[in-house]
Amino acid sequence: MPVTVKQIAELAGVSRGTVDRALNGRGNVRPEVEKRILKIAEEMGYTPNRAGKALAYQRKNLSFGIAANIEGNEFFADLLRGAKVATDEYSDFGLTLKIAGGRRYDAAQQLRQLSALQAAGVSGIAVCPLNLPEIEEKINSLVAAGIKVITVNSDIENTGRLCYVGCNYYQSGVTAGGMLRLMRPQEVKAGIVTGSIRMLGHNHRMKGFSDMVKTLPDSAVVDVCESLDEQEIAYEETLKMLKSHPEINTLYFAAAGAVGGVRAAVDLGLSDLTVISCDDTREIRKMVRLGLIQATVCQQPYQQGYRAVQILFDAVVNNIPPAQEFCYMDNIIRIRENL
Amino acid sequence: MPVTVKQIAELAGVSRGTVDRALNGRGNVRPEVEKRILKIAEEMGYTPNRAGKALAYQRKNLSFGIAANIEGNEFFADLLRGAKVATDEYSDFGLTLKIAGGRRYDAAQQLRQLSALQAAGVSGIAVCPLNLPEIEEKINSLVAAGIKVITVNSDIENTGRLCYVGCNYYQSGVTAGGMLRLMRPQEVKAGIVTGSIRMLGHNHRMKGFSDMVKTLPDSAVVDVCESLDEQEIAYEETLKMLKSHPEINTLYFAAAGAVGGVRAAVDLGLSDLTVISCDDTREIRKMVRLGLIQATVCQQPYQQGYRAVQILFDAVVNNIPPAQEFCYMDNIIRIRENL
DNA sequence: TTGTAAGCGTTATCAT
DNA sequence: ATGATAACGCTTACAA
Repeated sequence: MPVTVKQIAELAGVSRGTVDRALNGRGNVRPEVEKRILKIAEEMGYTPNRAGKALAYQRKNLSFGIAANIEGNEFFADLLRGAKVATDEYSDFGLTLKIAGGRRYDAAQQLRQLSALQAAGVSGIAVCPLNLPEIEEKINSLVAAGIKVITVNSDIENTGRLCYVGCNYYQSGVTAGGMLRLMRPQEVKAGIVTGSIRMLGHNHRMKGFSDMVKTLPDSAVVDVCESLDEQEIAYEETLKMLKSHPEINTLYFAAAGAVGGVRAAVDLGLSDLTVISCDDTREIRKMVRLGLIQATVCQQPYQQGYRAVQILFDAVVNNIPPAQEFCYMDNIIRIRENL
Repeated sequence: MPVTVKQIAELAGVSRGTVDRALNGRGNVRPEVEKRILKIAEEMGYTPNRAGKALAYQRKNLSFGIAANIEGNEFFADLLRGAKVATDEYSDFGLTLKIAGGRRYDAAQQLRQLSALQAAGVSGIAVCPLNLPEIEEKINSLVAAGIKVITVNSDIENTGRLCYVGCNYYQSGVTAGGMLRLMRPQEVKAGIVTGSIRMLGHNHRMKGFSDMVKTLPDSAVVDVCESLDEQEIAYEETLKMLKSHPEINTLYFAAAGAVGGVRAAVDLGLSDLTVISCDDTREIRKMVRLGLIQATVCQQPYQQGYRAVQILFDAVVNNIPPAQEFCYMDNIIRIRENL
């Protein structure tokens, strides 16, 4: 029952080729003819048939790229799984995924990754960008070259990236604070262990958490320290913080570092401590089961990868831009019972 | 790069038609030829191309049916939305969805719905079954007629249904109990408002919740009452329960009824009451925002509908049975901050 | 500028 | 039992 190019061609009294050119703005169509075709398509509610498109796409070499520091990172492994599943769902278009992943945060490396993807001829890129001017510039040059770019998990401003897919960091922090409201409704003295104060997302989480703590009676965030996403540093810094603030009764981990940080609390023999963390890596799940962490707020990495590929596909193949500029994941609360 | 029927045909020295017959067990192929073809397909890792299949399927009249008491039910409206979105994603196969929905729980009506779907020629049905022998029998007759059937949101035993898609009720109850563990770690005196003690799912939720409460010191479930999913009845029954058990400090709603039940608590002027409910209808969300409900455990109705159609599609079109017999949704905890 | 025809992979029909 | 062929909807190289 749906309308086809063939039907439009008959109604417009032209060939299928002309209709295709008109509908896809490929040029070489007399303006008045084009107008007529577009009008008919509009009126009849034409939408291209996915299968026909897929079959025709097989002769192209459609591929997307993903650039992130994947190696040895449980979070990105999940994100990648999601991206791969979505890619498989488009395998009838011949879509493939090229992965450019390193280990460290390193601007030069990320620039190389992006260049490599471009050289490989990808039509879309999902990147977890470092927030630096040279990356900004690079992304803009990719966009100028006709590549659709989206950011995942971390965003960067002033670029032509189509949208951001990832955590709503502020709400993540507010949600952690909300659990605190229910578990310890007053006299919260919180210590925060963040990843790096140079990471925007971590800061937004802290802001959300602090804003929430401020609403509780007799409560305050008493100190903040950085783990730099290293468990050993987290251990040392948390130990220092807990020692100098014996009034702390709550720990919030706004990034990686809970493994080391909780060990510090255990070594100090602190028992009446409320601990809230982010994400659900294997180590975190283990500590939730042990009761060392009461709740963890998760950002659905699998879904992030999955949605990223879906959005790129719609943009590249169907020419449909993302519905919103910020595609936020649900912040999922996990406790021992629904881990 | 993927293998096609054409390639297999060439390698086997037969025509594409023969390969198709062999691969799909349509008969009329010499056994030795069939064996050879299957072996080649196996070795080369043949998987049918989705787009080709879709195009060919357009000439059939593929449709699925959904039978549930949808009218005026917010939960099923969400489920239906998910089912429709999934159906749209298969629109290139010409897939359509036929909805058979009534308003009341009524065996005769459900039997009529199922017969109507069968008469309409659907190849798959997702049903939210009443747990009755006549429904059991009807489902088995549908399965015998070659229709793939799955249950959603509620299950029924001793049938040829492919799988169940829906809430893990026991874990839902345990999760509600888990929130309680964090919010009120001891001296819990809980009253439960269930829907109907004849509903299996509600009972499993109660069991999960009770099992959890039993692990808390000095705690117990002191009473249970039924709302029959009617807010007015919920109000009356909850009022009665709270009056006769002034020690109750916790309410758990294992089904619909929170709107009426919470009103009863408010009318009695009870303030130090911990309230946990299920699902997130508009009314529930409102009460969570007002602080009248501390947490609600949700079963993702949209996802249930979406997955149901996906599973039916895989079974009917790709002949791939569901991965597990029980496709459980994640039990999502929602509090004011992540609603 | 426009039309024609082939091709993508699978399935169904009709010959043989 | 098997093969040939057309059909599904879209894209594109090439011819007009």
